[in-house]
Amino acid sequence: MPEERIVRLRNAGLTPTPQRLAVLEYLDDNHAHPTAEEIYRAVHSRHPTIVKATVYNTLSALKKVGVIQELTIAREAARYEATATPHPHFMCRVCGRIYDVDLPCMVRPGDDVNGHKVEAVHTYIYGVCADCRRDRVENDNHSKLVVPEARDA
Amino acid sequence: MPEERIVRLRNAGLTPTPQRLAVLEYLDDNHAHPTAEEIYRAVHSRHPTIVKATVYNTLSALKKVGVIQELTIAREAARYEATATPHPHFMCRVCGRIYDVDLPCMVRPGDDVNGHKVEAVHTYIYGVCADCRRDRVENDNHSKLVVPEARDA
DNA sequence: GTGGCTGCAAATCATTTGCATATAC
DNA sequence: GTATATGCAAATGATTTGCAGCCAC
Repeated sequence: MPEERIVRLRNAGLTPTPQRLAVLEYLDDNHAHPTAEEIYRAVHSRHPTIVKATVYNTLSALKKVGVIQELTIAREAARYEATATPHPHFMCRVCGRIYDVDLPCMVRPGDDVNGHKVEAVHTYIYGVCADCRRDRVENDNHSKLVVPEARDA
Repeated sequence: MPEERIVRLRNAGLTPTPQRLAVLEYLDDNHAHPTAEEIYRAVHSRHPTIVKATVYNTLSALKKVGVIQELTIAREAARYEATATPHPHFMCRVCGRIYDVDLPCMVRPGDDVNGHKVEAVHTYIYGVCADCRRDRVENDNHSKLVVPEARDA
């Protein structure tokens, strides 16, 4: 329902341009936490005139009004998701995938921590995801589970 | 005590060069979570031959062996701290300072979340710090506490 | 109409890399 | 002596910006 997205943008004070609607639609449907580059490629394929700077400007505008969120879970590039209930994220150092995880937070917007006023909380968990643990066992189930080269931490 | 740092690097399997010792000493003494640029400037002033690439290589090496940690709390640049007990960080969107905060974590390395193996947890809290809240009240104590331009979230 | 977008090109800025030399042990 | 790290310069890559024309309303 495009109308719903138009309303969402209008309510946020943003002109609902086709480009912004396309980016937002993509994020509504894609829960893999894409980078700006990935968003650009996907949107560009249906909307060939769009340029990367517009994607960046759009992401920045959507973020500012709280319609999407930016994750700094990886140093190389920001990741984006349509705003939902705040939740932690897990990034696999083997395959690089990012998962939403279902865990309560100890702090919430509006709280006070050590006298500081909380407005947002981002929890990033790093490790090896369920799929990659399984693969490792399947490929080599006589040796212990050993950690290979670390991508990051 | 430089000997202690030499031992720390040796135990981690790293050659204790003067450059690495200088970077590590700076991080041991500075708890403001500096960027690579800030570390470079500080170390360069006592060690004028050091070059930024060496600071980056050093930070990367120290991180890989777990002697320091890299924070991705801000998109613009990584921040570093000497490794301590894992703890959440708070970044003030008014002054940009980063504080260590004293809160328990709900997940720890070794845990399992949704089937994923946890190796590290980074919690980043954003808002307005105690100092900046106080300043705002002092400068304008007849109006409500209003949030100005958002730097980020 | 006009102010806010988009497309385009160029700039910025953090971070990385290749390579010859210097250093740690 | 030899493997490893440093210094230097150039490359990379994400993100930003300035600006002229276009689009939404």
